[in-house]
Amino acid sequence: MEYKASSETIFYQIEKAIKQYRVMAQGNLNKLEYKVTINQILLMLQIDRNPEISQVELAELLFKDVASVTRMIELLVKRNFLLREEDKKDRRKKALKTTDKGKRVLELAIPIIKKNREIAQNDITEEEKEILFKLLGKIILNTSK
Amino acid sequence: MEYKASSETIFYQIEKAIKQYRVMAQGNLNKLEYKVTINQILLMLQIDRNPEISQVELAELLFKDVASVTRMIELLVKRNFLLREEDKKDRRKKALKTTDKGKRVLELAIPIIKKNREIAQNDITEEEKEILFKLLGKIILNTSK
DNA sequence: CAAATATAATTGATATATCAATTATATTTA
DNA sequence: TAAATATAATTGATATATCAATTATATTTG
Repeated sequence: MEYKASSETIFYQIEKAIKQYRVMAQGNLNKLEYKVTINQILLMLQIDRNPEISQVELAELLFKDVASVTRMIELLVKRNFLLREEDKKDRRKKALKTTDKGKRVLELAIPIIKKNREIAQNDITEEEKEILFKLLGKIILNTSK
Repeated sequence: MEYKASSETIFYQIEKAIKQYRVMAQGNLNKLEYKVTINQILLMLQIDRNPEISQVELAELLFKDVASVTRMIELLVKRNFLLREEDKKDRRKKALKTTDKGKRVLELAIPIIKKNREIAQNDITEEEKEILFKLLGKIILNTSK
């Protein structure tokens, strides 16, 4: 069966780009005194900005399963980065809050994440970013539902 | 601390595109009578085309850890999709082969994967694909090493 | 050649991904 | 309002991701 080599497809290229980006980004984050992952930071960031957010919404924002979010939060609570309590208004939900320790690690991590993005976008013009965004948007549209 | 919303970055867009693509692709593959994942198919495909390939090379090609590859192969051997024997020339290596059952599922899966790619690339011109490829190439370059 | 170093694969530990089932609470409908 | 349905979160099972350590074999170096 004739079949285009994976490595020539845009999907392979996307996978490669995102994989390398993750490795680079995590590598830089590892220089922190706290052992945290990029995804943990992104999770805490959402909670810190919007403590009203539900775990279902967090899962959607981070492209994760709600089960994964539950377990990620569990770990972060254990390590005292987050607080989790019952939501007074809707008792199916949990009220999430970043602790002082959580806020501290966010303060340290945010500049690193910004830097990572800058590194990865080096010599890509604003116009090119827009094009890239739009083309990816087409894929998103094509693959939705 | 001022901080660009994740959802506006190209990295978020890349993550979203690849995530949706995976979900769509896996959904279509699930229509097969065999319960296999896209990654299992891509792994078997590499082995089928090049039985000389090592697990280290497989890991690189699929952007995975060698430990993951070991375990993926283990499962595929158990399910009789692959054969794994000692390599005669280099006894540190394993000789991998697709079984008839493995070849059968590949035959069925390949057209689906081709179709998935077509769906995702709908209304993206060849020129646009090239641009996308090149821009992602820049990110790959920026994040390498 | 023997010792040191490198390579291929496996294994262990822990976290995350995925899917299905379950529990608790809210909301809608008959 | 009681019953049916929907929603939020958790839990269980299994696979994969990641990092470190280990085993076996090859290759290089003194």
